[in-house]
Amino acid sequence: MTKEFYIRDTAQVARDLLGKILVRKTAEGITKGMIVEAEAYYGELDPASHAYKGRRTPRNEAMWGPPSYAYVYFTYGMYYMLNVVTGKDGEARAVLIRAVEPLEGIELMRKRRKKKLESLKFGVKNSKDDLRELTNGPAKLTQAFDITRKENKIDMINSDLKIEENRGGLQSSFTIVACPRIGIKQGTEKKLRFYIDENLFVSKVIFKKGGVNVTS
DNA sequence: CGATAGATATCT
DNA sequence: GATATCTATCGA
Repeated sequence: MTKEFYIRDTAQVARDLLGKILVRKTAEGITKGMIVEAEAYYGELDPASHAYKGRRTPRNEAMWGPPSYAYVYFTYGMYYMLNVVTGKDGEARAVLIRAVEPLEGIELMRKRRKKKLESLKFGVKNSKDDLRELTNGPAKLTQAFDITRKENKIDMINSDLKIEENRGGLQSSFTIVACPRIGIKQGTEKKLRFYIDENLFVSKVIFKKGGVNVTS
C-alpha cells in the first residue's frame, strides 16, 4: 500500500483494508493472511482511543506519528495488539487489525499459537484443530504472526511486517458490515468496526443490533 | 451460552 | 492501586 492510502480518513482506511494482505517475514518463515476485520480509532476525539483528549504517553506515542507505521501495544498482561497509524502526522488516528484469514505459513502459525498456549498456565487443553482458532482475534493473530513490541513503530509499507494489495484475485468482491466496536466501554454508539460479511474468520458476529451493510 | 480467571506494563 | 481495543476455560 502507499503512504497516500493511509493519510485518508481512518474509517475509510479501515474499510479499504478489508481484503488486503498482511505479510510477515521472520527467520522462521513467512506468513500471510487476508484482513477480514478492522476498527477505526479517532485519537483525540474518540473516547475509546488511547489518545482521547490528547493523551500522549510513551506507550501510545506511535499513534501520534506518521501514517503507515505500526502501533503495537501490550495489554491484559499477556497480549499484543496490532494497529496501523492513519491520518496526518500528529493526529493520533489508527486502525486496529482484528482478524485475518490465513493464506500462507499455516503450519508456522499453528506452531506459534501452540507454543503460546503451552506457556500459559492453563491446563493445556486439547488444541481444537480449527483453522479459525489461529487468527480470528486481535491477540491471536499477533501470536500467529509473531508480532510483539519489537514491531512497534515500524513502517508497514515495506518492512518484514507490511500490508500488500490483494493481487491474487481471491475474493475480489464482498459485502462489508459496519457495527459498533468490540471491547470498549465508551464510544460504542458509532459504527467503526468493519468486517467482511459471512467470512468465517471474523472474531465475533454481533446479532443484537445488527450491523449496516456497506457494499464497497 | 454466560461468567470469570489469567498476568503485567502502563497510567493515575 | 486500577485499568486494559482479550482469550481460554469452565459450568449450566
